[in-house]
Amino acid sequence: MDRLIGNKLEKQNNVVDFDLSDVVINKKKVYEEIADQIRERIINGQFKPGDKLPSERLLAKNFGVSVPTIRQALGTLSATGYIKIIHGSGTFVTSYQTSPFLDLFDKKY
Amino acid sequence: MDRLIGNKLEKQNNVVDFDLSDVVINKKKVYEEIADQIRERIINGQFKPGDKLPSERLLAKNFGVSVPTIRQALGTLSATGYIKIIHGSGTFVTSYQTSPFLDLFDKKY
Amino acid sequence: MDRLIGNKLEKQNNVVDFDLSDVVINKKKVYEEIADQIRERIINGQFKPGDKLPSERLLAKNFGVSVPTIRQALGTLSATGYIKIIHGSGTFVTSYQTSPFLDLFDKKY
Amino acid sequence: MDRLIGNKLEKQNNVVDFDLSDVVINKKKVYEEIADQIRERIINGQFKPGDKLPSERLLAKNFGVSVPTIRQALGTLSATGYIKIIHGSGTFVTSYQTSPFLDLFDKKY
DNA sequence: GTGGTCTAGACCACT
DNA sequence: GTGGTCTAGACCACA
Repeated sequence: MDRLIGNKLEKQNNVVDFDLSDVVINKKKVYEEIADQIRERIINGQFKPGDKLPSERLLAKNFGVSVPTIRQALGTLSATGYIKIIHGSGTFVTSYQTSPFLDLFDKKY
Repeated sequence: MDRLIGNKLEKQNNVVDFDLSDVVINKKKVYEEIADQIRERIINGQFKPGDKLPSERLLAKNFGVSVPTIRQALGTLSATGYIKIIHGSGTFVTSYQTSPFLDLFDKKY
Repeated sequence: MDRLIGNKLEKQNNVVDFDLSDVVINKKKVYEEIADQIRERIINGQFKPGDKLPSERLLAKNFGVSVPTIRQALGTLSATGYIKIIHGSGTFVTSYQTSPFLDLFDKKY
Repeated sequence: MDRLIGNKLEKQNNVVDFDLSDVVINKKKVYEEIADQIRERIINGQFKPGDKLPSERLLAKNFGVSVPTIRQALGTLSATGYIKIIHGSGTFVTSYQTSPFLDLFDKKY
């Protein structure tokens, strides 16, 4: 949908070798970027507790990445309690009642 | 700034480092030599636009150098627009239509 | 034992279940029909030994059935030696040399 | 080396549907099987504390599986403290001193 | 030349 | 028709 993974090709920069200390900082893995975006939509309320997320295949297509990359992103969201993955059914936004300690893991919440 | 670029690349020299004074001039760095050879094949048409290059590992093996050296060669070809490197997929020869200004960057041609 | 196999496969019937008595006889199950069609193409030579079959998803789409139905059809072809299913790679037509006893298992041919 | 993953093609068995309660039991994922084998060698002393394991690529080749599958196996061994993975260096057997509580995680030890 | 991440797409298992 | 696992092999980043 959004295709916001703009930093994909930026890694090509084999720039000069002085003072890169302030350049490297916002290097983010693709799956982290995607996890952030999905988490943000959950927090924004675009994805509400109990909602079913799009399928992994559709997410992969919309984000322009492969299925395993989506799975890695969903895996972190699952591990931090934002979503619940149910085999054969789908991926659902966790209701707050069942995971009241989200902010212990992620300060953005 | 230029010197620092030079420092970065010095690690390639696992050759003599005595009495460089009169040798250095027309000595070509290994990765430049390799970049030249690949570029030449693109210009010759041995590698055509859209073609997929051999993998970095295979190139490294065939040229008898390490993968990072190959990456440096491919990096310059990428920066000058001859090839397009796509993470997870491969390295592809750029079609001329999409990079009409090749020679603006690379003074050798 | 035979009846139990039959029970397993009944889920395919999302068709009429009234007055089956005189229909059931020459009614072919969907997955058998599909297996027949694929087998026929193997025998005709449209699919040659070593060929890779279309993916389960694509077959499902083309035959207008679900993936599990296709899997059932492929399963019988695999059991009777016509094809070899390799996880993560694909489904391949068996070469006759390696399965010389095909018709011992499948009485239809 | 040993190519002991014998159960690879066994999954093809779409056997009859009666009383599978005692059949399904020893279904094991490929990466778990491999993790078990490596762990066993560590316990046996074939791989000693401080030893460097073969590279992921070599393990993949020797076990006849893909690199990500090996990585999954090594990931569980790393999580349970048997090995330590060092980026750019290799994978090493953990010395007992640094992980004295191995058996809390795995009863086989 | 290692481990790390990603692509693309297959078959498997659950519902 | 979903999520789960796997293949095969690419480029990336560290040492």
